[in-house]
Amino acid sequence: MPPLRESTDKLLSPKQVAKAIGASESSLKRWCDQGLIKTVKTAGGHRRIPVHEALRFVREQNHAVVEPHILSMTATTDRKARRIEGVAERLTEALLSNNELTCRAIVFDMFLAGESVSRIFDDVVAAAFRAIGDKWEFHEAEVYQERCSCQIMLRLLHELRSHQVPPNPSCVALGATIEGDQYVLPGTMAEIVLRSVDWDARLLGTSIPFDSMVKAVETHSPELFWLSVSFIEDEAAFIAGFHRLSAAASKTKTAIVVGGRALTSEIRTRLSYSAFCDTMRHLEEFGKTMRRQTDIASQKSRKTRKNA
Amino acid sequence: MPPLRESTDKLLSPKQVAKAIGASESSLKRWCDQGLIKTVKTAGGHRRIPVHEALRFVREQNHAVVEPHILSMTATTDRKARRIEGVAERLTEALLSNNELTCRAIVFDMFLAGESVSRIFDDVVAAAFRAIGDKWEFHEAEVYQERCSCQIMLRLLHELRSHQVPPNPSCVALGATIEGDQYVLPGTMAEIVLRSVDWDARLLGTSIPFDSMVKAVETHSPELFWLSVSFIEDEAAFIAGFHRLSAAASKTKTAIVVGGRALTSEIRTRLSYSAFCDTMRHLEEFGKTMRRQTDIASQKSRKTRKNA
DNA sequence: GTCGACTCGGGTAATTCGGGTC
DNA sequence: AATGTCCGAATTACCCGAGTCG
Repeated sequence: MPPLRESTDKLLSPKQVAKAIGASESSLKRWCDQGLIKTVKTAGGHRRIPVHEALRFVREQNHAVVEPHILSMTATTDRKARRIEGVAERLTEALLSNNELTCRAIVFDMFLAGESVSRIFDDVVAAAFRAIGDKWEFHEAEVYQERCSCQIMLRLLHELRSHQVPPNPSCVALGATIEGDQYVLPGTMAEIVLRSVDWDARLLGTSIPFDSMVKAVETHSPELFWLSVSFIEDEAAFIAGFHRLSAAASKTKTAIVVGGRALTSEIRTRLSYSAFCDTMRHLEEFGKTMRRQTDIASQKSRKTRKNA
Repeated sequence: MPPLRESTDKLLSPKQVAKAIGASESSLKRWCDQGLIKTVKTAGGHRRIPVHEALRFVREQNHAVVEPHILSMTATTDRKARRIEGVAERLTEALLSNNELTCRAIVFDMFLAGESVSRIFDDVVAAAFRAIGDKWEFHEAEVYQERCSCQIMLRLLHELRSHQVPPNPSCVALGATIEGDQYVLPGTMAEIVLRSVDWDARLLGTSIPFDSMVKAVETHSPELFWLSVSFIEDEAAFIAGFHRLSAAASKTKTAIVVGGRALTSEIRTRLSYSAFCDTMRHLEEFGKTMRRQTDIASQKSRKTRKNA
């Protein structure tokens, strides 16, 4: 039985998409028929295109977008804006001046231009927040500005997430930050990165006690569990808690991935995990690789079942 | 409005099914008349579609499902269901079982039915989280479930916010939670409530030191500053900090509004503020009233300027 | 029985289909 | 090879007065 294709995404007609990306209707139909754009069909045989599919096509083909609002995007159609150089600085500036629209344009421009979310996060978002942190240290930025920037970015991340292709529900990843660690952005970015490589990734939340993570792992048996560690209150407690999590994860065959600036190499030597990710790019790579392996494994088990 | 709550057969109206699969009502009627969808008829000749029929149609036609929840829930848009009773319980259940789509259905059905956001927040969202808190106390819910529920709700709140009409930029309200208070939901709900009555409300963030709030007030001179207090670490420090904030606010003629479950009446007697809000409804009322006054004031000043 | 929201049927305008051609 | 335009037939979306539902 074919899986029920569920999403809360809007459906667009070929004409709407054609207008949005500035192409003719027949080109669009051809692309649909070639499979470049996946479509669903009405009972009468008309094509309908989910927004996330249109976005995926634009990103993959590096296609221009003439009218972003049709795809519920705000962006400048200016291609200059898509270059990486200077973007982090512009984002820093826009965040500190509380200019949400500019922030949106910067992030979505890159997204539409086909930049991977991991690259956007590493080279632009993380860079901007590092810059804000530096400014704060030199008393050039206020705490409230940093917090407000986080609010803006979190809203943007949620919006980005809502435009990703709905993940394959068969491959679950759970994530969390440890008790006392309130940094929600890295965890959320990790979630989005994993979703971009077709994991059903869900951030449980911030400041979660290890024992509750253990419960979550036992309950959901995820393929993967990621831990974003931006702040460690009590090192000994952290290491002890991590071992309990590891033990639970090995029972459910859950891979553990860690990352975050609080994980010094010195601490890492005392932990055991499946992978340590310095950057979102690393996480993306690991996620991809592991998905391939689980796919192969599930194919094999299917074959075994057939033979049986 | 349609059907049937107690029947064992879940029957949907053409409108509901149309919305669920993202097609127009007339298309649905046509498909029914063509026999693609079997219908039951009421005495008056209205079409009623059993859920299993809708699902069969979706599968056979490989049609998209835009709003999956409609096909998995009975008559959510039923007038009866719009009543508050039971909704909070259903939301609690949906949150704990990590069923984001159902949560979305509950909140958005009320919103689209014209319910005020303050009512949705007071009677449904807050109630659900109280229930989750109670369950946690009795060890019937895990910490991670509560945190995960917050994640889901925060995404929903952001989506709700993005559907609000852009606020009048002339009337700025800033909000925050105090240092150590990590509860982001109440502050975010307050933001949305104020935006619903045309304030340009912006939550600066959680866990913001009073001195940074003072800076924010001095920099932006907001008409209003709200403080959501769910947790107080150090009472003396809180009261001292609040006085500093008050002093800054009086200089910029900023009204201070406080709320939150940590503000006992005993603590409140030691604070001075423009308003204390028990509920989001109170906040909405206060916001409305104050908007009227500032509108009048700005009219007067415009007149004065004209006369000058 | 009133009432507001919904649905009916049917007509019309706009879109989309597939295919052929430039 | 790829794109844009044109076509008649079919499909879909929008509209409205009268009737139905809860």
